[in-house]
Amino acid sequence: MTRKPAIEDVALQLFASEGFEGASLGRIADAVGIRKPSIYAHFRSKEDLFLCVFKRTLRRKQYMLLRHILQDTERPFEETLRELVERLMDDHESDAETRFLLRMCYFPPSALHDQVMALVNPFFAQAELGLIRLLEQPVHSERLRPECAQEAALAYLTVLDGVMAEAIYTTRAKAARRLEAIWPVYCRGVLIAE
Amino acid sequence: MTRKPAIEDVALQLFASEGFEGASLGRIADAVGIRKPSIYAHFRSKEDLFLCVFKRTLRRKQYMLLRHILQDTERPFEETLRELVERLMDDHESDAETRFLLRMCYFPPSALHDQVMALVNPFFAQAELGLIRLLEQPVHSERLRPECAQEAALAYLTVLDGVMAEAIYTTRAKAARRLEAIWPVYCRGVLIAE
DNA sequence: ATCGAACGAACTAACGGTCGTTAGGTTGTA
DNA sequence: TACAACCTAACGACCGTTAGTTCGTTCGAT
Repeated sequence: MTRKPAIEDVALQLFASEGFEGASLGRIADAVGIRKPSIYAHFRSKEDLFLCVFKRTLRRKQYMLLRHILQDTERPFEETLRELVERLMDDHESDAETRFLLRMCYFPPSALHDQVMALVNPFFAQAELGLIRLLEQPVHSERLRPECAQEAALAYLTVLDGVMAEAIYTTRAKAARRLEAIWPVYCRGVLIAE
Repeated sequence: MTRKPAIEDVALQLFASEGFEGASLGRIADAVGIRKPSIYAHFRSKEDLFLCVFKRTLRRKQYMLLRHILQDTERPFEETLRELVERLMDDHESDAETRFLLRMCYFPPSALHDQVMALVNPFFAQAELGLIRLLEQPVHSERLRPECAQEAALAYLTVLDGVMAEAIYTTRAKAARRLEAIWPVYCRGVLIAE
């Protein structure tokens, strides 16, 4: 019965709340209930542990994102997109995985900056492409202002990050206020006026 | 000839690029050109050094922000607000102060979380109030959709953070793309249709 | 003569990491 | 069925390094 998954889970939590440099292997081991050298039975180094956790998290989130976006393409896209923001706000509050991912995308450990960005860039590119694919569906693009699918996708990502920013530095409740304020603005801005 | 300002400047830069835990007093001292114990002639501890730098930065940014927002209230507010985003993108690229402030608002050193937030919250509240005060000027509010100054202010802050998010994790150029995409959306969303 | 900035030396604690060993389960062979 | 061989997770002890911090002293300007 290996403690490997437990190590990854605990590392994720501590990396999310203390950062890479702030989370020591000793405290990770303590929280798992093992001794520090035992970690090296499963990971070659602290950096290796970090990258394993990071890749796993990226994989899961990518799957979740694309599934959410492309799962019901008939539904009005505003509903799908707004629900996605709300879901990410919930996730940010309840699971450390989202907090970890956001933190490390913003401020990766500086020694691993290039490696992390080489993973993150395709992730963001995929998300943007998925959004554009959704908005270019005829059902939706005929409701959008002309030639505007890519702009609407970019604008949405901006809204998403802006709301999540508030979730990071204050609370879910205040982030929800931001969403209430900007969502009608976003919709009026990208939809054809009736 | 005291090295105190130099220490603060270097600490700012290293805190901005490596984080609080990632920046050591030894490397700060090296970059200043002094020895590590000399820092203690000016600051009681690493945390004290951090808080001094943080307060100074907050003070300066607050002054800059309010000045920018309320300096020419006759000018169309879209111009003022868009220029502010562009200015912050420039600052983020060129001066470490903006990078430091953003990083530490998002992810303060966990031991100092409460102290930092007690400083940051009034800062954000002031910024929001300044924006509302601008938008409630009759010249502007008559062009806004009715009863919408506060929403327009909140939405603007969301846009701002969303654009800055891209500046943080990629580049100024990609952040500018976001601004291009969202700015017409924002304006259409808050202004009365003509 | 005084005062503060800066220093060398040194402290304790903690860091990431290595090594040789142990305990428990699985497998190979007879 | 028996038992040795093997594997692997976990461990205690410990390595060299660096962290933040303290202390007593020096040095230059007032």
